[in-house]
Amino acid sequence: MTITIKDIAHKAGISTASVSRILTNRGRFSEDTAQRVRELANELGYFKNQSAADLSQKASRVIGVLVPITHTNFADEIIKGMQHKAYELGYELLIAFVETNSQQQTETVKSLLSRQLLAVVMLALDIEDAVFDILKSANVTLLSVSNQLNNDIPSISSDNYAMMHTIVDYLYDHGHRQIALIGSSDADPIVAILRRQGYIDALASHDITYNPDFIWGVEMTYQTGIEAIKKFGLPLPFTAVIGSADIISIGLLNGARDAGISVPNDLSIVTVDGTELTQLTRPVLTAAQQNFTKMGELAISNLANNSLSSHSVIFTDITFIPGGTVTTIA
Amino acid sequence: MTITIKDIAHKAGISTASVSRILTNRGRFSEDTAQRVRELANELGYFKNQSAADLSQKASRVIGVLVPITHTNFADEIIKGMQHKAYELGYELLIAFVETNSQQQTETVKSLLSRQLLAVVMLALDIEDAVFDILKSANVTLLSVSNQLNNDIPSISSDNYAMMHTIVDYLYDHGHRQIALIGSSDADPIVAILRRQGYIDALASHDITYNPDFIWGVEMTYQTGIEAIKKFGLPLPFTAVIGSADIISIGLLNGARDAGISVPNDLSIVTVDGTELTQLTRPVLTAAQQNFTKMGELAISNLANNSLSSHSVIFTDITFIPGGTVTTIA
DNA sequence: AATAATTGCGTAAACGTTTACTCAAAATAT
DNA sequence: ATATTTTGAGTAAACGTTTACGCAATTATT
Repeated sequence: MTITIKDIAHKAGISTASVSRILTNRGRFSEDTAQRVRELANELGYFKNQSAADLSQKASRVIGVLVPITHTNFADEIIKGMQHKAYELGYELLIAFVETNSQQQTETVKSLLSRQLLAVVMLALDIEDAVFDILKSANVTLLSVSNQLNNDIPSISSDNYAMMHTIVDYLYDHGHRQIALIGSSDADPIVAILRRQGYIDALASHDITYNPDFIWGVEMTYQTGIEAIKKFGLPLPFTAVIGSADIISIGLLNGARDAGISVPNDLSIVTVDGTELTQLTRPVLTAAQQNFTKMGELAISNLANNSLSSHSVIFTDITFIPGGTVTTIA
Repeated sequence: MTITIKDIAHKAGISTASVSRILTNRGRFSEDTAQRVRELANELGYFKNQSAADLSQKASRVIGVLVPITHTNFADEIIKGMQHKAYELGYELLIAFVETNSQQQTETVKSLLSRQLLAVVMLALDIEDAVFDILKSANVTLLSVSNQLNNDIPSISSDNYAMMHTIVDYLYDHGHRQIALIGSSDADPIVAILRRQGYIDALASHDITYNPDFIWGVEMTYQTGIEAIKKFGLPLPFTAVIGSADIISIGLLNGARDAGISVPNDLSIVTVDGTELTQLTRPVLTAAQQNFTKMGELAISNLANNSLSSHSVIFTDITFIPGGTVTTIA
């Protein structure tokens, strides 16, 4: 009992082709009939059957988005940016949350791909090989946002290497010489490698040889921050620490507090990300803020005008937020 | 150049009907041919065209989910629960983030509806009339999760009325008589009404006449918490306060801190929601924790077996987390 | 007024899958 | 050995939309 263009065509005494042309605003038709058809559509409560449309036109305006279900508090901001631009340009977003569980991940991706997609955007996702193979075999445009991947996949992210220079320089200017980096010790995600290298090179540019012990922690979790403080013990061997994600930095802050370390008097903290979370602590976190919304917008607009070559790397700007967790030392 | 079942049928020397039966595991076929077909499908890199399938079978296994884009930190948990159950039962989730902007909201909902959906689930969403009309005219099953709506729409949520009793009783048992409620003052969302009434009735059951001034704040934001403390000024006219969302409670906590009020010594706080956010503060927040994951699971399983009558109200359990923001007073 | 260009709309095929009917062959029952 | 049931698979229509093509009617050009 659903209303189709056939019903509209019948009532209007014209062909389905005309109705289709009018409703999609393509091809030729008179404004008179158009008026009538649009009214009828409204009156009858017509809803386009997008499946039929997708089937008919081989191309689609649907962009699939893979979001890690592990709580990343910035995914929302990226999605917001994408949604905004997608709406503006007439695209549709099909968002799928994926577990870390590989089995379910492949299922989800397969079902995503069974809609014909314009592209698949991966948010802050370190993709598993199995999943990557599926995506590749489906021959769909891929784009990684807020993360850089090795596999020739175009990406939109912050310049993680340069960002660490900004942070280290800032701390150096405030007198800090012993600086730790928490949450980017692992070899795997490219972002970690870039940040680590940026950190090391920035220190070197100030004639400081980095201390390998000062790079610690793999997971981007609250617990990593908490444990980092415990691990180094009192007195802390450094005067400043960089948390590689807001949630880590909050862990560092609370860990310090629990250990009787005063921030920023006894320990300075700079966080990477700069989401709203940084406003919830006391003192408010000093942050290198990533422009997540912008990333989302760029993702859609670049996909829209098809301007991504397989190796494109697009950087968005970083804003340094002074906050209250860095102090100047002698 | 996409692979269809026609290609597979041709290579296997059988009809598309057989291929379809095998791939969907419906109807009759021999295990021999099935084997061959499945291998071919793999080999050729076949992906089902879900649009064609949807068009052919009028029913679908897609459930639309409307999520408010304003950062609610518990939406993730509900989605996680839904995703989990949906995967288990073979359903697909189509998630759409909606802005508060009504114009875009209707667009988004319309495009959601143009896929044939089994149902639309609204997360913590106070739906606009215009949008509700569209949904109603589309004649699709509706379900509200974590929120109760007036319009005959089935819902899955906590028992917000009873929850306030639990909280008030707890505070009363710890000696508190002057208790404020922040963030549920407005008339609009049913949840606010229920919480307010629960709060008033719970106080009454202890022979306390509630003070209308103690119910304050509409928006579920950090700023509401911050401003609440400012509004009441020092000394605070109450010894305990209930924050109607974690983010409000963190505002209350920081607002108190900024005003030199010690929590819990000078002010006790109980928060509603109990997401991970409560772990990030010092002290850790005392919370009436809602079971969001369960809500999500119930949403899907109830839709799956079609057991929702238009007035069903399903409650999930509440867990009281003692935390560290309530103290006993004389 | 004759010719050319444009406009509005209909016809019919196509998109890829599913499924109600058939029907012959194979298996089982009598 | 015949009758009955079961099995495997093919035929063809259907789902709702889009679009290439064609043609008559209208409008513009000379």
